[in-house]
Amino acid sequence: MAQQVGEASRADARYDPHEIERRWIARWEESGLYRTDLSAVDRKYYNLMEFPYPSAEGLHVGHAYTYSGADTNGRYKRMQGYNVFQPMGFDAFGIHSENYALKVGINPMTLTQRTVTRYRNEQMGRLGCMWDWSHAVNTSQPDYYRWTQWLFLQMYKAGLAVRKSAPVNWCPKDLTVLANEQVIDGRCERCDSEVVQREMTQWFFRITEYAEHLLSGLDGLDWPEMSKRLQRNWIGKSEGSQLTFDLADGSDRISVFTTRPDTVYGATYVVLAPEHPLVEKVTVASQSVQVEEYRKVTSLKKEIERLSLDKEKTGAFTGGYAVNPATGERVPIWIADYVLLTYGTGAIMAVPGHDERDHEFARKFGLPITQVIEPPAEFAVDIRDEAYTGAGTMVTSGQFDGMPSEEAKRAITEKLQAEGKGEQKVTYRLRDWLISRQRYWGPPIPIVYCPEHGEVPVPEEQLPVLLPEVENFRPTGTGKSPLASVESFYKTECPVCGGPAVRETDVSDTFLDSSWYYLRYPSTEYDDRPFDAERTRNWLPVDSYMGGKEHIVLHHLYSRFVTKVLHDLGHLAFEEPFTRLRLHGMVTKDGAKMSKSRGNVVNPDEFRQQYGADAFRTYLLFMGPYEDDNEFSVSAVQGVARFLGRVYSQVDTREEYGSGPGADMRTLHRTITRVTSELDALRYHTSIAALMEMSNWISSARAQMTQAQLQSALEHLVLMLAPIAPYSAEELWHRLGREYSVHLQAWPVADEAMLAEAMATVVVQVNGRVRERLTLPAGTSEEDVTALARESAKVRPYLDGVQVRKAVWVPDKLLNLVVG
RNA sequence: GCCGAAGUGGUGGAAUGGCAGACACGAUCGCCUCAAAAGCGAUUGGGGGUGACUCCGUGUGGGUUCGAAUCCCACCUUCGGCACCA
Repeated sequence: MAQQVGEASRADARYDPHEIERRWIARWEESGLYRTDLSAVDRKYYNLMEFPYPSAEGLHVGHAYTYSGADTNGRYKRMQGYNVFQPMGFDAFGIHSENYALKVGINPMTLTQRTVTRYRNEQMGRLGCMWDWSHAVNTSQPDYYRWTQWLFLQMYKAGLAVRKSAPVNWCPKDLTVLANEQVIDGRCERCDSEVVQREMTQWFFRITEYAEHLLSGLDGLDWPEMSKRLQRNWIGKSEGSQLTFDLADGSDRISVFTTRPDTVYGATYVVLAPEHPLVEKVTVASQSVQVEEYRKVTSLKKEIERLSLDKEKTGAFTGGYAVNPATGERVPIWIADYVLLTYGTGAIMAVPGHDERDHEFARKFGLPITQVIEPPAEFAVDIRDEAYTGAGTMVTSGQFDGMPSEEAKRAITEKLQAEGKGEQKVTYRLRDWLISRQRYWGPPIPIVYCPEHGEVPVPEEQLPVLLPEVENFRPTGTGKSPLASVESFYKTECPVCGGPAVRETDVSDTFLDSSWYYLRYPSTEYDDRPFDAERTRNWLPVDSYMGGKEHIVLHHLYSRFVTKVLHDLGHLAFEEPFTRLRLHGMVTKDGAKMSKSRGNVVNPDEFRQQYGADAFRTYLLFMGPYEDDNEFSVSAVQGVARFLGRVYSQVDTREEYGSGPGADMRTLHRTITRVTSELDALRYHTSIAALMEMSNWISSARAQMTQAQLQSALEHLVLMLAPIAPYSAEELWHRLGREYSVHLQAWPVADEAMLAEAMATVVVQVNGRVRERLTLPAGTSEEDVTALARESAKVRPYLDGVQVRKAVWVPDKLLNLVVG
């Protein structure tokens, strides 16, 4: 090879990304480069990322962002010698896909298949991600949802799937009920409609049974602190006491939950939630009209109105009385909507002297206010004007007078416990997971109702209960799924007696489909079990999961719950599905989340087509810290496109090396160290910056480099680029004359000896202000640096006539002379 | 109200106790071109000075330290979560 390849080749250096992508996609496919050998279990790395749901909009920039980062991580781990399994699939059941089908008027069975194909071939297949499609899942296919139904049956057998009547959230637009987690500020998570409360009989998963496990399991996880805090918040553990107030006539008792048992002597009335089952019993005839009226008004309120804080307290007196278990006094029983049926026991003891809400209510309705806690002098308040909610000394509390209130919490509970009227109690904010949906596009809940045998689970060997293809899949709004009018579906036989019976016609929540999909991926070839025991033992739990913050109290919480249950039932050896979780930020445009209504949606395909997949990926990762929200800038994409173009040009002109004795190659080794630690921390933007600096360094140092040095520098640059820009790296590796494939190469390791700097820049400060920079051989002593500093014309004026009191010395970095 | 994160050039961001603004975008000027695009090169926090230089500067005010964007306290602003949760 001679050196005559000159400037002409630079002009040709522009590359055609599409031609290159096409070529390498074919080669990768044909050589099975991304098919993981799941039987090789040494150094396994399960690299999971959230799978998309097929919808009208197609793949958006957020997906491309998630996948670029997660794929870069997978490729990097692979080059480090891990056997990386990186599957992908489709969350194809659910309201999104169904609403899309309703909009275009095509049956979701047909439409979803079409959409999935488009996603996979036209969009996802071109991003350059190393997905192992041979293990793809599609949650809407019978071979998948058969096992979603199986999961339901395991829950059922364990007593964790129950049918019960409860106040539930109903979305008037999507015409279905929703889980608590799917209601955001009183609105439907999907369509933003205001949710209303309805009393309905529905299937629930008893996630509340696992509240404590879900809470304590968080401690050992390598998850962002923020996500743990959100889950803890959501679970909402609250420690206190449950106390009993007998009805005055002794006919029944009211349980109340309180975190302030120390204030029980000040409980001057009791409040029941309007829907509380004892309301009818305690209401006297003369009050029944008012009570009924109040209950009616409450039931018509929307969730959002009940949640708003600044409205005035309302309520009604039942005419009934209970007995304060501490004082023995008769106290009136009221109902009010500031007490929620679904939290605690649905009833409270009201202590207006020491609770702001009770205080407000008592003032409005003229109920007595008693002080039972004496605040420390500096917090003294007039209890008639304002509740005192802090700690203090017990007063007007019988034998407990004089005791610090914190101590009295336990003492009073113990005393009442001895009398059978109290106990320590932990309450959680978490509610049971409502999984019924009155929609069509989901897995039918595998239950049969028999007049003789009642509720009967479908035997496992009869699964799947197939979702029938129907003409009219429109949601009905009647509180029943469209399947309720499909006779051929719901008419069946009782599995126990063979007599005529009907099927459950609701389908299950989409979040149930996705709560276990990571268990399915490694075992897709087994059609007789949801997940193979050995495969699961070898490949799970997931080593790295990349996802969005919006799923913390939805998908991530549900997945943890399902995993814990399957563990307790003996199906899994581990209790937590995702060892390491990382949350990517959101891609914004004009400072806001992209949405059709704002009209600020960036189409990923356009950018990919214009600049190529590599430039698109590299730009997404270069925008800013991966875990932060980042603003998409149309013009900034060109910056990385230029960078990649320069690397092509550098490779194509590699015959133009220097003739001198060789260059200082330390920059290469420093870059390896830098990029390695940045990629470990998912700091893609700074790794790319380091590669840009290295490329700039090659440009300026190549005139000094030998041929071998230039070749080595370029090869290392391409190797480190491989996880980020996979097509270009493959092409450049090929142009550098190296053998297929760059993605099978080992990640470079820096030569320790080359990391030590020959020269160091020592900053000389006088009183903390920089006065001089000295470039000296590394390891120059403090004495020598001090002598040089004193001689410096820039430093000397500041030392004239003053005493150096102190010198701070940081070797090879800094000398600070403190004078005066 | 409670809990948490963040505030740095015209813009995205870098630096997590030691040279503030790496790397980019944008802008200005230049080279190349008949011209443009692309590409390449230079300059680019603010004030002052012909200049070597110098002063100011990381939301605001205080503190710790030889030294603070970084640590501590208070406040302001923005964002996120929880909230009539007893």
